[in-house]
Amino acid sequence: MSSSAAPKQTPETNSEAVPMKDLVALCKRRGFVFPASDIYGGLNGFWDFGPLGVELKNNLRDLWWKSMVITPPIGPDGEPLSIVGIDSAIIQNPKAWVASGHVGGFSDPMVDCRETKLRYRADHVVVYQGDKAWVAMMEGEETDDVQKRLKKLGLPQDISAYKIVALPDVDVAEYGKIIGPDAKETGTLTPPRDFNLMFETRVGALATSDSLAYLRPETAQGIFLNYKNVLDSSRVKMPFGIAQIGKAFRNEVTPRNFIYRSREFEQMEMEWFCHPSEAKMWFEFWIEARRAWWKSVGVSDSSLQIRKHDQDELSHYAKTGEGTVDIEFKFPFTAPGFGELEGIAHRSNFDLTQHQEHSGQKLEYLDQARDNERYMPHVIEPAAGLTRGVLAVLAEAYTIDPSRPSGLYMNFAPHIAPKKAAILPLIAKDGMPEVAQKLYMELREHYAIDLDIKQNIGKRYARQDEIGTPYCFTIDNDTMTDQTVTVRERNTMAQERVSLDNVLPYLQKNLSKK
RNA sequence: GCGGGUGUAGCUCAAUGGUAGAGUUCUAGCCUUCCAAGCUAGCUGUGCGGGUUCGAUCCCCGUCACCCGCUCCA
Repeated sequence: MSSSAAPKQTPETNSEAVPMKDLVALCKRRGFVFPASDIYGGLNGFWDFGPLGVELKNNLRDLWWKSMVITPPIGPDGEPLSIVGIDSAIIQNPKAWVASGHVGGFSDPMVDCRETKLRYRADHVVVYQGDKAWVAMMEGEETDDVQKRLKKLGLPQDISAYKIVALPDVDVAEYGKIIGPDAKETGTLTPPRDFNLMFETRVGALATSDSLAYLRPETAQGIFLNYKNVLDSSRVKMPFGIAQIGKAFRNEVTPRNFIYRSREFEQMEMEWFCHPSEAKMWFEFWIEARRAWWKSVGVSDSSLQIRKHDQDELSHYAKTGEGTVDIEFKFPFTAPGFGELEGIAHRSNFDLTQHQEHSGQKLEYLDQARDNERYMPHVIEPAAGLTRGVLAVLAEAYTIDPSRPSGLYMNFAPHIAPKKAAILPLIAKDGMPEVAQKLYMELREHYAIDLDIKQNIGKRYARQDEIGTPYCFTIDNDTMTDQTVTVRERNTMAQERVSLDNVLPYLQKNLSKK
């Protein structure tokens, strides 16, 4: 076991230095994220987005949609890819979740050890049933380690003398004989408890067993369910993608870390359908495309890493083929480690095959470009967390700067900032508010703009720093005579003068920079 | 789910078994010609529920939420 005297990690980059506590406080203070049902004491695993949080989230969402559906990437052949969008219902026929493997496969029975206070997935535990004792071990343990443990417990080390049984196959009445995987005594394991991660609900006013339904645990299935409808209605040809953004629900055992693991969250998923022989090529294509996208919204290279899943952590739909790769972000609570931001999975033809079998509908593709070959397309799925994306962007932007009055500023990339600019009359008289109002009315047709007239200029700059507004335009006495304003850049606090006519072009120029 | 910690104003924090206070924010007004300046006034609070007590924000029990560790995370 690891030593308790492990050295403390020294913060190296900005996202590591951000104390979560301060970020959460800022989010509440300025209206990015509130606890859900705050006035009732909150609800574990649920969060609300405030006025600025929803702007930020919408910006991220819209940029994803644009990069997928409106202006999809250029493919290897130099032609733009073909991707269409859908918006499917959160509740679908429950048979869909049986086919997808979520009913049954999506609950993980857990056992707790009363002695060691440790918890295990029941299906990861095996029991060595000997004459003298039954010893529980983690599945996949090396023979050496098993023998070491048996020796320690004073038991025979000849493994062939034991019958090896998976814990879920052991009768609960016999749990009293078992020594837990890390325990010294027998009978400390609790019976397996079901953790079904899908939220159940009832369709219709009368609750009967027939009316049981589920809130979707992923948006992806809505895409597979509409695969045939999309093919029949929108003239797409292989390869092509279907994209969807929406809420998903998982009854997480332990919601943690602010909005990182919540029970209601938002996903941005795209299912890319292709010929099986091209799956590997597209898998690599999308990893690169998605990494580039995160960079384009202001997530720095040093905060990101690409990590391939080990075989034993692959989900039920990705056991074969290219597997799964995560794009991970260095969150404040994982640093110096990383946490999942997006998963890119090769789902092979698992889902369509399942739905074809369960629904009885033919879902094979007739490919006229491939000499009328019939095949079940393979699927590459870039599935990003929008909610996690917001958190990553917030953490990335949080910048401590003791030299300025606010003590910090939010360094959002200008094009994702919730407010693009603020219009500030230097003082609230001498005709300045009127000029400010006029400029505000003009600019708000194009961008989310703040108009702030109250209090002294320093306080207003400080407030804009805290909400990450990249540009402040200030109307002063000179404006009244020469029709120019100062523009103050958030990160440098540097000012320059631009003419009133040039404010909109200035914003357009700076907001289109990547 | 287990163990530990925390819960007082929007925020940061004080205090007390007997009418809860400061800074800051916020609001209004004055003032103010570029970075939370100054003056005046004002709003807002003991997470929730029970118990002990003449009286509980404080003591006790429960609960909820958040944080840390474990566990989990298709």
